[in-house]
Amino acid sequence: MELEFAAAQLAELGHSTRLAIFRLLVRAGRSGISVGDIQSQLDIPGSTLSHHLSRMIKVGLMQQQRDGRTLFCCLNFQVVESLMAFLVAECCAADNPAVIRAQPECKSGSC
Amino acid sequence: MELEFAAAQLAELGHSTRLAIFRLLVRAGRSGISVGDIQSQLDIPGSTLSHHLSRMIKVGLMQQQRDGRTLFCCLNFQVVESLMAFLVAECCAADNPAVIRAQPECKSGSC
DNA sequence: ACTTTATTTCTATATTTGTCGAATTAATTG
DNA sequence: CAATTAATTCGACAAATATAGAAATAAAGT
Repeated sequence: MELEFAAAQLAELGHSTRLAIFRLLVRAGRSGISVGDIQSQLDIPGSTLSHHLSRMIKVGLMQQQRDGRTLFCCLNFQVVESLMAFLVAECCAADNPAVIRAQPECKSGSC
Repeated sequence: MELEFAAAQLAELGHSTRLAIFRLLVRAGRSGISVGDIQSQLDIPGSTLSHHLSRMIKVGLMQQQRDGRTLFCCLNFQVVESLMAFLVAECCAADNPAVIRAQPECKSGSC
């Protein structure tokens, strides 16, 4: 079931607007960034942004914390790290049968 | 425009069936794995599998090479590596303002 | 209380996606 | 060349997604 979870999180990153949000969140660090700041940086309607944020929250990638009128968005760094760890461990680990290395070409017999 | 490209690739990984395919491809290494082998391991209809494969090919994650009657699928390792590099460089690089480290909790002021 | 600012929820709509049976194409074998 | 095996393309449909205006909620300032 962990694969399903990872897939759900990757799907959220797999949208240009949300990946842009993700990037802003990473750069904002643990102090977070307000919804308004994200909106002004990405220049999209609030309702659209809200929709994307709620999706990212739903899969645990980030969370929100209100401070007065403004809502701060903060990446769940440990969740992101788990996702990266999954990709590396399940898929790209150096001790896996097939290590991902830059390979100019597959061997002639196959690809 | 690189973000759009990365998002498109992540979107393809963001589906449980395709992530399972991706995992098989990584483990198959550069010798690849046949469509039939993928199908029998995942136990899904051929047309469904074919649909997912074509999507992954479309964004450059993998390619196919025919050998007689069987088609071998091979991950484009350099493409995958580029994607990982993008995630690390643009989003999670250790020299970025915010490094991704396992953080038990955000500081009290925000999240 | 009213207004402003910040953001969400509601609602509608267009588009994309996922699924899979049936028909088709490709290659090998008898 | 008919039959078999391998895989794709076609076609149809249900479900999920993306977008965004309008209305609602939340908090603060006047």
